[in-house]
Amino acid sequence: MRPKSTIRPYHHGDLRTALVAAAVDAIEEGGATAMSLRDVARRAGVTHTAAAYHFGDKAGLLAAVAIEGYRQLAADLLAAREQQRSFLEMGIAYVRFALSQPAYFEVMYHPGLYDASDPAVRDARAETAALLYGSRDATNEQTLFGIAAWSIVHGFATLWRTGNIPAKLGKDPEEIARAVASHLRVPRSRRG
Amino acid sequence: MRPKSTIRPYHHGDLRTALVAAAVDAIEEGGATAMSLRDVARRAGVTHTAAAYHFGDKAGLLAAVAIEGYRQLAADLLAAREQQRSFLEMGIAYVRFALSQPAYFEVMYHPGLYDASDPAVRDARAETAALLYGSRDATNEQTLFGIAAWSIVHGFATLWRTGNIPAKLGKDPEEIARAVASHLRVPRSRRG
DNA sequence: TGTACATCAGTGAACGCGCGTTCACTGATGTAC
DNA sequence: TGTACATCAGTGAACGCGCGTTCACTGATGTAC
Repeated sequence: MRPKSTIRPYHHGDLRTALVAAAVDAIEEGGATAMSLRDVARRAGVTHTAAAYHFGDKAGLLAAVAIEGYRQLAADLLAAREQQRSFLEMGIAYVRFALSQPAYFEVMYHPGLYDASDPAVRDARAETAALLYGSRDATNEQTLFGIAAWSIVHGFATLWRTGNIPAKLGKDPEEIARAVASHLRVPRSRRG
Repeated sequence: MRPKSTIRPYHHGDLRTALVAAAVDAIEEGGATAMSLRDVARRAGVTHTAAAYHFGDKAGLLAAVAIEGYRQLAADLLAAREQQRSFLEMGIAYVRFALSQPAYFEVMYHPGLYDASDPAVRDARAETAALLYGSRDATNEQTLFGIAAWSIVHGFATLWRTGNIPAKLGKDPEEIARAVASHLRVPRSRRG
């Protein structure tokens, strides 16, 4: 009946997933700084020791949040690439993710909140990186262009989030992001 | 003898400044998350109530850190512009600031740590913004290019800090930043 | 110049709070025979 | 198929800790006269 997976539902069903979701809610409300294991457990309706049981400690829970964030971002980028076949639209999908999933974004790019050298974290991050700047066998020039593209959309999303984009440019971040990204010199091979 | 200023040294001399410096040290060691008023006061050699007296609360101290960060960044950018007259070198100065002053950088771009609508914060931020994308009377196109440039160096600095730049590109972030920034299409009017 | 008073810049003790950690436990699920 | 046991997935109470806040205070500096 139940699909065999590494996460075996016992009492709760799938507490691990529920705790990550609760953590995302908590971070959206109060920031990753203010998140606590006790609060997250409360949101999921279990005792805080249950949360500690699954993740060890707060850093472990945040690592799980980061992993899930990288996975969702990779899925979004892949969908954008397959649907529109345009490199620009992958960048816009990146901005959309950053602004619609601020909790994931905050944790993913906040070094020090969790152990970034954790193999599972590295794997999830590498999956996203491969989509953004190509796999290991890409030339340095290809990689540099990918990083330039990643940098510009990442930077733009951050500046938007921190209120550094002047109001006179409008209210639609995606539209402004397109105008900003158009300043990037895209090689022929990457054009849509 | 003593210059008249809004910060009047009493017992300590200039405790306010000393507390901001101590906060920067604390943030470099443990992140803005872990910083506490008590720890900062301890570092400055005063009681924690003295810190509360000057800044009200933790958010007030972090706002002071952010303001000082924006001021120092603006000074660095201005110096780069005046010395080298090259727009690219302003971008490299930005990356250099981000990587050499991680505590300021972390606080400045971490919305939610402090009250970003505080007038003093807004002023300090506007000073930096004016250098990066021009004053209020710039055309939208000029502003958009400035934001593109700011985005790419900001994004690159963040990706470097979070370990997202592959090792095969080398060890010198400034050098890689130049290669990355070269993918930006710079208008004639902004060339060095 | 002296004096009295107001204000500023801190001290130090006390408090209640939420936190993460520990530990003995229980009840549900899985497994060997 | 049944039974005994091992393991997994939690509970609930207790703890010590650092935190921010409050409050009465003190000592240094500034100011009015």
